[in-house]
Amino acid sequence: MAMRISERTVERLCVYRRILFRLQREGQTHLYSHQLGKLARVSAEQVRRDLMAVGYTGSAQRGYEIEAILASLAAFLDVERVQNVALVGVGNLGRALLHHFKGRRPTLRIVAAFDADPEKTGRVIDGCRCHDVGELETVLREQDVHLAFLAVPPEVAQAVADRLVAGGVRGLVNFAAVRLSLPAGVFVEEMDISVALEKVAFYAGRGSEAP
Amino acid sequence: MAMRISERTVERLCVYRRILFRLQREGQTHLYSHQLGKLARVSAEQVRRDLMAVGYTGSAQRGYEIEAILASLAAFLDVERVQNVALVGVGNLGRALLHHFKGRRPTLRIVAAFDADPEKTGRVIDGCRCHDVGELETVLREQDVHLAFLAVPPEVAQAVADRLVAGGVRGLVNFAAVRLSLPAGVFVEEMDISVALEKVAFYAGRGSEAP
DNA sequence: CCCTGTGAATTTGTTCACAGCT
DNA sequence: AGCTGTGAACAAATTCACAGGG
Repeated sequence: MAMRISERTVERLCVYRRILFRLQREGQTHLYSHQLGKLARVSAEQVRRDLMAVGYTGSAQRGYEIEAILASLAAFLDVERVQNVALVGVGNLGRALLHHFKGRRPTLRIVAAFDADPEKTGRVIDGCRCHDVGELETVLREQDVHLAFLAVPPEVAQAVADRLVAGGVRGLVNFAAVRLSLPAGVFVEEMDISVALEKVAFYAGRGSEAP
Repeated sequence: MAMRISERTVERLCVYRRILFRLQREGQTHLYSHQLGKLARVSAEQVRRDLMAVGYTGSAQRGYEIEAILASLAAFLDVERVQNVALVGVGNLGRALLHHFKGRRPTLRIVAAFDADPEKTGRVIDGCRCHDVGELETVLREQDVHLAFLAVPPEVAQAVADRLVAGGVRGLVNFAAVRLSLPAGVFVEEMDISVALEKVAFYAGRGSEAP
């Protein structure tokens, strides 16, 4: 599976997958590219290109078979393999993440949380043990963790990120308001809430921009 | 100020602004494009193009003057005008947002929260009054709110979003795992945590992709 | 028909390369 | 020398437009 695939495409594929799951639960079995496009807010051509990328082919008369796309997507996105996730920073946001991932999405689950506050360490929150951040590398190794959520204050984000990488983390979602500097090969997804709001504020003013 | 400006550029400008603020607090007065680029994880050419877009011009010998860029950025991003923000959904994530924006960034502040749970309504959390979601439109009008965070369960996200728009909201940050369908002219920024993690999981596997 | 798959064209975004300045 | 500003080249992403098929 060496095909070059863009970040945007991967995002859309994840969105499609979620939509198709829902439709499947609701009993639907087939749909057309333009229908999926409408639900994902994407053009029909885009949907077709994206599905081409995962190697799935629909039929012209019945469109796409939901079960079959889901299978292709699962194979392509490698969703079967269970991947353990760590969370660093059990503040409000960290707890929101724990709560959000509790139970569901069994193949991506938060198996360990970390915080520096002794008030929090030792406890179990939403089914997840909270360790002292000092044990970071050890626990990551023990639990075979290679992914992480970083939800710590910006001042310590870089230091914690370095330790995550030292502990074997290969990809992380960064909520801290800092651009991290990490070795190539470590994938960082920025989730910058302040920037998101500023961006919305910027575009919300000006009438009808479709930027 | 009719110049077309891309979403990516606006994001980067917000990041620059934050970095420059920090440098300014630390007493630095000038920097070069490649320095800012390093801090923002962006190429020097990109920085220069972006700053060109806001109409700021540096000098070749001293580089950019931090105070002056900040002034240009403030003018361009329209940061002086105070804009009130609403929050719908006072769960874990909602509280994280309230906490995050408490006090700081005085020009973008959460002035009203909403929830359906009577346990939460009527209380003041992190300095923000929590109203019953039934009063949504009224309070938005009263408080002159045109921006919002949407942090409600996916099943109700579309309905709430429609009401936000009816109440005068022109832009929102959506944390719910649904693609919203809103009239043109309303700007939506998707903050999809599950997709972010799935994306990271996808790329974290494959060694050194720079996608 | 109305679908899918896909070359070709287009638009958008980024980097290269260098002129001009001090 | 080393910087900025920017045309030109390049790369990426998206849309157009249409062939092919039941």
